Amino acid sequence: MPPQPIQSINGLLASMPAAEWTRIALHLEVVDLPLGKVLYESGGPMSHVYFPTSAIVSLLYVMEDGASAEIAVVGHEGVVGIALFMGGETTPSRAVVQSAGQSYRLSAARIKDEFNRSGPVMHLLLRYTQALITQMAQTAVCNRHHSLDQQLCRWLLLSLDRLSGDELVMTQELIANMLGVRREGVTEAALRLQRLGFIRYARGHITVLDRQALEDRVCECYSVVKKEYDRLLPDRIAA
Amino acid sequence: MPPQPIQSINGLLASMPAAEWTRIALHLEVVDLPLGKVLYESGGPMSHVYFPTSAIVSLLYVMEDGASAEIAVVGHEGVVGIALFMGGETTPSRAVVQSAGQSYRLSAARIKDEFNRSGPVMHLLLRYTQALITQMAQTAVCNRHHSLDQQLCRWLLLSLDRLSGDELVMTQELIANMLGVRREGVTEAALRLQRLGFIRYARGHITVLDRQALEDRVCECYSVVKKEYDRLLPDRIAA
DNA sequence: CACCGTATGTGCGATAACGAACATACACAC
DNA sequence: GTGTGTATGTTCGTTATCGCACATACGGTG
Repeated sequence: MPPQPIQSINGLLASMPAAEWTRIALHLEVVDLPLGKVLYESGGPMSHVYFPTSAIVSLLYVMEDGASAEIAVVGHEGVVGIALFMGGETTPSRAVVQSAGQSYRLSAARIKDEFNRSGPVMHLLLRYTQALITQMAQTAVCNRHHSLDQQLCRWLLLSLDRLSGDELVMTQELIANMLGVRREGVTEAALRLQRLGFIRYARGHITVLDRQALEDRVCECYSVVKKEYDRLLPDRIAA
Repeated sequence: MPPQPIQSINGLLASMPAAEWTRIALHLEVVDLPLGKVLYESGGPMSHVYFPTSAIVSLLYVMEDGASAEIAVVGHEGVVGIALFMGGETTPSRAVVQSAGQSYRLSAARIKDEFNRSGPVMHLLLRYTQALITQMAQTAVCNRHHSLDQQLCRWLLLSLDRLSGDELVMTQELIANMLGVRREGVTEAALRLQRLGFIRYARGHITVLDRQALEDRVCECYSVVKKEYDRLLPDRIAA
């Protein structure tokens, strides 16, 4: 049976039937993921998959000139390292810890073995992968059509959904790297949100004061992604 | 054994082992896909998967205000309708025929049955899905960082890789819809390419005169995607 | 050949984001 | 308390793209 404390469990692991869970649990390790830790380098080997519990991991692509853009974000609802069970072994993107915390991890061999049993675990992982695909697709759309203000709201809400509290430990510089925009642009957008009283922040700590206001301001991209996660992963621990 | 004429076969079907191919071939239908035909509506039912041979299909998201953006493009190297075997049954994106042509199709029930045998067909489809994911991710990156000129080059090259000749039947208006930009912007970018002698076009027909020049001009996004398709689908019919 | 619909070309002011330089201000170490 | 490094705020000229209006030009139909 899955362990109890809501904050310390991962939604995918929690959705596994008892038989699968007991089999898998034997091989799970708990690891601390410090801010900035690179779990996989672009095109590099992937030794484990990670099932975050309190950590958040960004998948991002780093261009030849050093500029970067976030592709998707993974928290306690998902798993980092889908290329291992999809069969590609690696991906062109990098996985970086965006918010420090803990995670379970499972060796590449174990996850492949579990996936190849073609049972409920495989189907769960595939449904999660489809949700992740939707997030990536919507990131592309949002990058094309929406303002920095709206993208910041989307990013804050997606991050908030993957955390326990209402505070993010994150500098504007890092947010700018994720969104692929200038730091000054983030400063200006964040200032607007702060003046409106929706958030409060100081030196790398952002507190969301009025989540509803952010939801009113965000583009449709956020809810498209959220609904798709809810639809595809109905059994997960509430985000 | 897979049929012969290179142009009329789909790379995924061609990569299937003989036993799988003979089983599947019985149920394949050939369909004509006219320009603009909508294979799936956002969130709508998906009755078949499509394995294009000479047609190209765009996956795009249409926003509430009617603006749109292409997420990915599928031609004779792939399959349209991955949500059927991934387990989601539907997706928030729309599938539209971008270039008229032919395609095989297989009913939803058949593809699920085949996938659930957990054999080589499943692994092939999953590797393809990972390549598609890379295309989506790179679309997000390109939308964020690259100029309209570069994106047009990327789009032309990706389309060219999925066609037999060097001519695209496509108005600038439609390209603008795919890229999620203004038609005038496409006109200006296309003019520049024409003045340089790289392409020639008139009223909905674009001929690529110097493919190498486009490759020299395109951003890295194109080759990242191309390499990933080549890596993950090595057995496919040459593009 | 004249007509008309569609495709493409052009000009213009508006805007969002950029790149760079610099100002402030907080947190922590000494 | 002072100093230092980092985070945030501000300014300004530049640029790509937008939104709109309108001009041109091709091609099929009558």
